[in-house]
Amino acid sequence: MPTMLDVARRANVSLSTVSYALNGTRPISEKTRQHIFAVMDELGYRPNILARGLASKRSKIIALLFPTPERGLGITELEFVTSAADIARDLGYNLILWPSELRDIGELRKFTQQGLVDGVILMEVRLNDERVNLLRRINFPFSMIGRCEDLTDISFTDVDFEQTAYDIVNYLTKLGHTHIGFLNQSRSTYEQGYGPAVRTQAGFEKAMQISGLRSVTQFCRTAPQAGYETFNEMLEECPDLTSLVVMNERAMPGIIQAILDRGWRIPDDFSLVGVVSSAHAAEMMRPPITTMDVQTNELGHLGVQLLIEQLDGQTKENRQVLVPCKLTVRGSSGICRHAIEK
Amino acid sequence: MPTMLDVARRANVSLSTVSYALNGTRPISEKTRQHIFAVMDELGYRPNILARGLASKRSKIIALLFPTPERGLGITELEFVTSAADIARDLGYNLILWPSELRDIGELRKFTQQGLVDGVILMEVRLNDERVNLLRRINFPFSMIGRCEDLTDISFTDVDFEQTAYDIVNYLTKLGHTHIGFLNQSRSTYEQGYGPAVRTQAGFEKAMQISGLRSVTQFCRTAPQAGYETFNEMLEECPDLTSLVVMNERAMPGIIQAILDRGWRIPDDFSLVGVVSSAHAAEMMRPPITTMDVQTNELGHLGVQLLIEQLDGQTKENRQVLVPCKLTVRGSSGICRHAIEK
DNA sequence: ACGCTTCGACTAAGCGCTTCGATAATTTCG
DNA sequence: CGAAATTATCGAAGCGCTTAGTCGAAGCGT
Repeated sequence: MPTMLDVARRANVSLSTVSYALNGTRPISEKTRQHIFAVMDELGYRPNILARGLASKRSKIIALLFPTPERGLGITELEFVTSAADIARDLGYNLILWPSELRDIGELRKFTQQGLVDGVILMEVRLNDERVNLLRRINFPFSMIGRCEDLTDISFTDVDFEQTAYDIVNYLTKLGHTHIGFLNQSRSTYEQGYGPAVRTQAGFEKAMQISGLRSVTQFCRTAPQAGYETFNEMLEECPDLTSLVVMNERAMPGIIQAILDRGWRIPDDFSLVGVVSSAHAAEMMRPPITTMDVQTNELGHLGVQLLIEQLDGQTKENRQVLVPCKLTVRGSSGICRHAIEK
Repeated sequence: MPTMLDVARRANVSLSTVSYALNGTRPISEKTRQHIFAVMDELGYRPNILARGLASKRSKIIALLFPTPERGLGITELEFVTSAADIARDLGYNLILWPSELRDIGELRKFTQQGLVDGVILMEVRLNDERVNLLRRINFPFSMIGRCEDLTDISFTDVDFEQTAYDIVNYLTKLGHTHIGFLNQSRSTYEQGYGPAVRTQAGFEKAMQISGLRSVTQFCRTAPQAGYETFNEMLEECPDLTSLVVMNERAMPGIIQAILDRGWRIPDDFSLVGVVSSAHAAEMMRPPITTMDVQTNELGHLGVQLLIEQLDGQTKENRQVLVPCKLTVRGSSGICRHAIEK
């Protein structure tokens, strides 16, 4: 494998000239630059990333910290990962995947001090996240997909849960629904301060209140059977429900079953919509579920971009970007039958 | 950030002694070793990975090459990725995710020559895969999850499709089924030589033949609607079918719909099983689908292990490990009604 | 007490690159 | 036309670590 020195000798220039030509750190006359590049690919030269990293203290490697959430990994997570890896590569960075338990701060500290990565991206951020505290304290560059409580001086991107909740309530009320339920994730997830669960519910309640409607919400474990049971509980509590906003993908099959078991049809008798979910799962259901899809690619890209902006940019400013979910109407939502009957 | 030299000075030993103590490359007396380690964590020393990599020519980084398949990424792929990252970390390696188009061999060559990674793991291997040819030619360490045609001198792990097909046919015939269909992935996937599609079908046909049964197979695009249509075509072709082996997760909802639309019940009137699929999707269906699950964790682990064996092991021998899918009976399969009627 | 091996630790030469200070070559201008 | 101001290029000192090659000090038998 040829080194920079080989290139330099063959091109009759000094080692440093080759380096400057390669990185544009200092001006090099067009002529010698051309010549150097010609020699480079004549020799099939490839800069050694490790050496560059060691000398420059910038490895051009970033890591995606990626805890295994209680809920299990879904397509959404996968899409974050792939879109992040994609964009990182396009921006000249390598992406390391670092599976990390949330609690194990020691591991994280160790990892950041090895000089391998220039910065990290956090996923599955808790409202009060130890990792954030650590990274802040040791002043290590990072960005987040998701957000914690104290957001000063942090770059992050996240789903705009409030807007999403508002949009979906708006969509359903336009269809004539006035009794709308909200089925959240599990109580324990909520109580651990898992942002999406907390914020979407808050957003929903607020949106309902603005519309002058009473909101019915319920927690539900992430399993089909739990969906079945929780749905029936909700209908007992509020028999007038004509629609349900679900932010619990895994519970969906059970919910559908519960509706059908009552002899109701979807969407004629009952409307079902998913929020903060993935198109993929929605299309696997019968009927396909109307959803507010997470813009995973956009979030993945932003997560990486925001980090790299800090790393490469001279400006030390940080950005915070919220991305609302996008409504995709499929077969599970329609005009409220009560509205028609009138 | 303290360096090795800092440790050496503070411990009153030479730089190299610290290095030897750390890697065990040469014997160091227990006493000084202890002392050195004490000093290390007094100082909070962390070896710099880049420097180690540069000097030793072993970065302890491996990459997972991870093309975006036509079928789209599924939970299965995600589980490969996460289990690979997990085990790599446990074995002292870092895992880089490298999204690579299959065709772009130039990118791969470039990537391998940057000295960043010690070896790569290939996923989604084609029967005749350019990447394999390249890596072989430049003699770059790699292992595969999946397999190509020429397997000499290659370490790989893969699903044991033949065994899986045999097992599922065995399971269904034990339940009394004699007319069993096989619904494959798309024709184009098959014709591109996508291993799972080719081998499972071959295995199925062979297993059926051994049982003295006629096999009915059909390709199907990976979409619910296609599943609906293809199922009906198959029943037209062979109205006696009482069971179907499906290796096309995305088509499943359509298939279920088609069965229900005939007024049939699952599994009383018709048995449905998935092969080479994930538990996750199966449990999202109503009824939950009996499947032969891919042992994703095991495959992910093996992929990494096989590579690291080559890297760390003195022995240059390579291993080839097939892992059969595991049968999980859920609600979609049962005794053949014709068998009962008799 | 002598040479012999063994063990533990040291010195020094890189690994392939970046980067700073300095020199050489070129242009600018009074 | 020579001094000052610009370039373009060079030389060399690292970055933090690994890894020969060495050498002193024990430990051994005779």
